[in-house]
Amino acid sequence: MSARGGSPTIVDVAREAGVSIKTVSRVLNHEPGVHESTRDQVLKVVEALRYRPKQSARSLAGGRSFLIGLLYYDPSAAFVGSVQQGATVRCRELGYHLVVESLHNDAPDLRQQIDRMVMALRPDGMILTPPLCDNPEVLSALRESGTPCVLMSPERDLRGVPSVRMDDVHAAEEITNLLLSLGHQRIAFIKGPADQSASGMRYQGFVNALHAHGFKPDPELLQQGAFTFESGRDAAHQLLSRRQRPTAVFASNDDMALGVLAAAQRLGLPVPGELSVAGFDDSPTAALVWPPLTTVRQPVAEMARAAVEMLVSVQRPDMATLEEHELHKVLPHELVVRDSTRAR
Amino acid sequence: MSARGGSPTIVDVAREAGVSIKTVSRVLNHEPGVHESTRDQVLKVVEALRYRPKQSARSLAGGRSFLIGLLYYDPSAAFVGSVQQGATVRCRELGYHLVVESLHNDAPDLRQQIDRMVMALRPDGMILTPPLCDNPEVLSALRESGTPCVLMSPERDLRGVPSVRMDDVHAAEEITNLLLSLGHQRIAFIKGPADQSASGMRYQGFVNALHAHGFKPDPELLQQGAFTFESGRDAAHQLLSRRQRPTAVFASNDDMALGVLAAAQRLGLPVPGELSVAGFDDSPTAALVWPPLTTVRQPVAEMARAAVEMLVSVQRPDMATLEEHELHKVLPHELVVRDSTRAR
DNA sequence: CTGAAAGCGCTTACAG
DNA sequence: CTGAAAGCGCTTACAG
Repeated sequence: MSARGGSPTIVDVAREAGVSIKTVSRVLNHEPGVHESTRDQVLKVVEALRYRPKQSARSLAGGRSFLIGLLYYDPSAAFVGSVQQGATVRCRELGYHLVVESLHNDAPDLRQQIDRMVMALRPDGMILTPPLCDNPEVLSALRESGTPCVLMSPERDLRGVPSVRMDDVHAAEEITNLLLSLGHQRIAFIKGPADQSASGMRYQGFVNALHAHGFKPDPELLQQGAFTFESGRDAAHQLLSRRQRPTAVFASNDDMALGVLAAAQRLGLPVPGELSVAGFDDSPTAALVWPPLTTVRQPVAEMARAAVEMLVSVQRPDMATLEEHELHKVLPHELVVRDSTRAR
Repeated sequence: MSARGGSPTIVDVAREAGVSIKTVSRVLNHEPGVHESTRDQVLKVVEALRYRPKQSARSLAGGRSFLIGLLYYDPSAAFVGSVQQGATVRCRELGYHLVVESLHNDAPDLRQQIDRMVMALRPDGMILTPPLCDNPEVLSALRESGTPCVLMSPERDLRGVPSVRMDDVHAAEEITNLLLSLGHQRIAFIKGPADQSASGMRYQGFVNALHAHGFKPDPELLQQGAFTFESGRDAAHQLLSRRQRPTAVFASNDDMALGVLAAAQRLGLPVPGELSVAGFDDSPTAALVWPPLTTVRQPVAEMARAAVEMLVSVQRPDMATLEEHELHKVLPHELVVRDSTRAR
């Protein structure tokens, strides 16, 4: 099949199809202006020879690597896993591949690590997950290298830098509204760590909903957490040993909500009988614990798909410049009502 | 810095250093036979120009892509996450990059998907995680393409195909020995699904330990599980409602052990007071639940590092042929004794 | 210890 | 609608 016995090249296809390599290239890249019969003939030979263009040659000649990078910090975070899943699938559909790199957010040679990856691989785009997407050093290194980026749920949107997110504020409002509509009035809130933007947004949503219903947040019912199981458990211990207990706890992520569940159970406080608990994230375990957790599903895989699409579309000259409002996507979330919440 | 204003190329470095590009190439690839002063001079210019060789050019000319592929099925599995973490880190240290691809084990176009990736990217090696590493279609596609593979914890070792694993049998023996040494005699075992090799090996270890102590497995105390939380919970419900309850449960993975914990707590059976529970995997949540779970830590990240190393060393002509016994690595595990087990 | 030449397999202008 | 030429930035033989 191939001249030298290795895998077939574009030259083999061209010879076999009786056309020039340029025409083969045109067909493979879906360029317009190829006669249909020519196209069919080329595709037939491509199929017969099982020819696939070699990425390194395309990349060297064309300046596109068909590689998209995914930079993350905490590999065990469910968020990262879902991003990766959504991104690989969409990449495959679009003929791209995903290169992953795990970076310490505070590594001394962070910039160097990024430079090495970018210079070596020349990825066509980069997806950044928190907290890396909020790290000025990461962003400037990438900007200088001219690598298009999409930020996943960044702390704040940057002018000219594409981002994808969900509406944390609104989702937290919905959860709070649910609890209020179930008749809860003493609703405790466990906040996330100050250095994560989601913390503030979710709290904001909580407060908004209370205000809309004529309530105001009770400082007694506010606890600081750290988005971890333990911090949720500890916060719940505080809240549930008050003289006047809350009837519901809104933990601003699932890990903390699971901690609340554990604390309630240790205190012999039935959920949802005596206490309603709501989380945020719809983590894999949220559906598995007892009782299954009412929470909010983040559309993470969809966000990742959207990120890949933005990166790929940016490659096309005609799409190179998106308007500022097209740059920042907000994807719809979903309230997941399970058994951990009940009318009081 | 560069002739044409883009990023510097090997030509720029050669000109600046007053040598040929071949010499620059030699220095960069750590080839022997370069005068030290020449080497230093080249490295100085490389540093000054911040030159990094372009992977696509190296790949096209040299036939090595410096890419290693990671193929996995279930992205949410903690195992995959740890493999990926270990692999990316080791790849970076060795100048490689990790490309990930998620595949359905029973996808109709599985072979095509693999072909596409291999033909396009020409990865220098591939890491396969269960169950893909036991899928004949995957293995034959990869063999035909000539891509070196390392199997992570495959069902069985294949002649000539490198693999990395831990000793499941022995680890299960150790857990069982621990329970026996704590005075437990009625030890229940929850098996994993038949289609996963770890299931059989862990059960084997359990049986071995019993036999060594003069016991034999009681069919009443054996339950079939599926390595999921729910299956563990259901199995435990069965076991714990028997007229004669077990005093200890060895769930052959952590997810099932967590299910056992949940069941015990719902039945009001204190752990470890009335029931000892042991798992297997040391999953992230194992340490977070109450009580923290006694389990076995799989050296997954280390296994992944070893896999990358085997793949990279195979690139070197002098290392191309490993002996059969060097092909199959078994890495040491670690017994993690926490609070879910107690003397009866 | 060092270098000049050829070539890897594509795409990009440029013609026609 | 199609093609011949040049070139992307490296490494591989091959010389010396």
